[in-house]
Amino acid sequence: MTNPVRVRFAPSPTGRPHVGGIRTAMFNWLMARHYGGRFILRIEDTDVTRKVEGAVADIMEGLRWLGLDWDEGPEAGGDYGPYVQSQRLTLYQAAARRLVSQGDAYYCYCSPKRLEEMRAEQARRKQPPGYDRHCRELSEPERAQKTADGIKPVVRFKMPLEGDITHDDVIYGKVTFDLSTLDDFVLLKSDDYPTYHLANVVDDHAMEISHVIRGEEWISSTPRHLLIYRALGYQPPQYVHHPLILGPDHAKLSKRHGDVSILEFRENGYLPETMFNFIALIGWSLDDKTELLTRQQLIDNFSLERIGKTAAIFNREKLDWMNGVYIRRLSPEDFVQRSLPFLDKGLPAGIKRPLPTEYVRQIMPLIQERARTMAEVAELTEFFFVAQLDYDANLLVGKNLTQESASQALEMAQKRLGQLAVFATESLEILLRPLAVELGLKTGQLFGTLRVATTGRTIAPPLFDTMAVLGKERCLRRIEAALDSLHKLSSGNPSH
RNA sequence: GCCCCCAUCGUCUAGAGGCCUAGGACGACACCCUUUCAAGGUGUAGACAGCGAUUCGAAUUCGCUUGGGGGCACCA
Repeated sequence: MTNPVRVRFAPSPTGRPHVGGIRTAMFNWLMARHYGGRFILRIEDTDVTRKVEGAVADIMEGLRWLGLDWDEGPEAGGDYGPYVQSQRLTLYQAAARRLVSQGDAYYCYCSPKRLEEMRAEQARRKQPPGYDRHCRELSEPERAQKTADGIKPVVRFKMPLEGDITHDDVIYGKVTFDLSTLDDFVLLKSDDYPTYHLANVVDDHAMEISHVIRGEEWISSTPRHLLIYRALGYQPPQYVHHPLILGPDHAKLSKRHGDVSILEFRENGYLPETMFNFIALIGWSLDDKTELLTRQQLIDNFSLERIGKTAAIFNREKLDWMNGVYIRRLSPEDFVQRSLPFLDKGLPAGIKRPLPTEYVRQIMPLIQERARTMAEVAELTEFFFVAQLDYDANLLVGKNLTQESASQALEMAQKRLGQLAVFATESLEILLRPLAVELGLKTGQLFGTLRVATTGRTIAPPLFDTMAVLGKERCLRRIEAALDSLHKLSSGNPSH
């Protein structure tokens, strides 16, 4: 590798950045970082009609969240700017003019209506769709007439009528296309904006891009790009097409598959380190066992050769598992800090804000190994914060218990707990375990009833830890409330 | 319809002719641990799409078939 590595991520600002595009960015970024090259961000905003307000900001936000910093591009600058295609229009227009004057391109005056009818006819006759070259050999007077009529032409590439073209893809190997199957595609639209094909070639050359790493969906456009390079007399870059990410239905992953934007994963409580690791592993692997890799390990070990050829389905179950792993690996304090915004957002509005950080610090270790996403922390800890528990009193009456025995157990517990001086995990255990024996209950029965009484749930963190954090006063109050609802239950429903 | 690409457990993958009676991970199931849930531990089920060819020997090479995906816009 003699030339410096210069790679780019070139999204078009048409919406929020989705994981497919982000993976492309990641491969490019890893390539640059591994070889000490440059990672360039270029905005391909050549479709005025599809431009979405705020999309560029979202894309940059997504990249930054994952730590995919760019060496050149918007806000970073660089010697090859501007890095926004709508600010480089004259370059593309000059290239298009040059191709026309060389005889490699021509003006086309066909109306959208005519093209549409042409395609409909081709479809009807089961012919391959494609421009019929109606304007390819227009004479000078004919063109003058069209121009006089006020028709704004497009510029089309004059595709060779025969021969073939091959490119040696780093991942897929040699790929050959028969030129007779390709049509005269548009280079410059009638609004004087370039199409992707033209802009991409002009810019990759101007920015001295060494490797074009992009999705497999671009393979069939590659011959067009190669032909433009050839016509312009430029040296093409190395092409690296990577396989696609598929949805559960095996179709190319898209918004139809639900929350697929990297920013949505952030909102849904996935850690950036999880996403970085997980996405890198779609279509790329280190070996037969390593799955958990840090960003630095990924940089150190990344290579194009280890990108596979087969499309991969985005496996959300595995993502959840991996996120759980990364959550458990967080230091307790880090977990608290990252939880705070999710608690703030997810806890009921009635709970006073700001949340008491010290109390949160006591709570979070109890659920850290139970959370699979950060978005779950609110649900998992809600009972620690609410003033009043709301649950079905029948839950207090566990297996092989009656309302009487449950009440008795709670009364005894209430009495003993009231006398307990130190309300801590160990002292609670020392007090409560013998109590079960004394009551003639299995520990699970007593603890189960107490769990519901103190948390309102049958599923919660370990009881003694939970009670210790809740504190004596709150626990006693909740047990009192549980006894109340138990009594109401028996008076209202004597059958039990 | 035409062109291109791909093909190992349900999913992500390892595998670049003998190391493969195909390894790992997620998920599933079972058991253990256990006050619930997790986490953790142990184990089980589970794949080389099919057919030919090459070879002493094919998951690995070649061909065909089948299946899947992508592309065929004045979108990227």
